[in-house]
Amino acid sequence: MSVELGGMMMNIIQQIPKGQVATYGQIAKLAGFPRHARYVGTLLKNMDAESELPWHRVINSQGKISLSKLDDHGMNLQIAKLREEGVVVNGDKIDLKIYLWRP
DNA sequence: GATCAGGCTCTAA
DNA sequence: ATTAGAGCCTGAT
Repeated sequence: MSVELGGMMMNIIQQIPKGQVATYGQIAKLAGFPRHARYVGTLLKNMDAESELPWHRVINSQGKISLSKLDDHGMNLQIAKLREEGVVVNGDKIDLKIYLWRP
């Protein structure tokens, strides 16, 4: 199950368009598992650098970067990558009204 | 197995 | 706008 789940999420995350973002819950939902939001983070933490996934386009439902409390370095990297794609980041916040991915 | 902690989310105060 | 509590699920001890 978890392998399949990871595969689904990976697939979804890869579909996030450049310059847009998606929330953990949204990804879990799109993958077909509505309550696995937390697993997304856990999984990404595990995968991290060795993957080509646009993990930086994944944020929490409040439009903020949850990494901020956990990994400053990673947070800065994420913000940098997002800005590279034209996403405006205020501190650790992103305007979901504008940048949220709507499939 | 039982327990704990975690890149979450929702609702209510 | 912020904070607190409860729900849900998984991976690691």
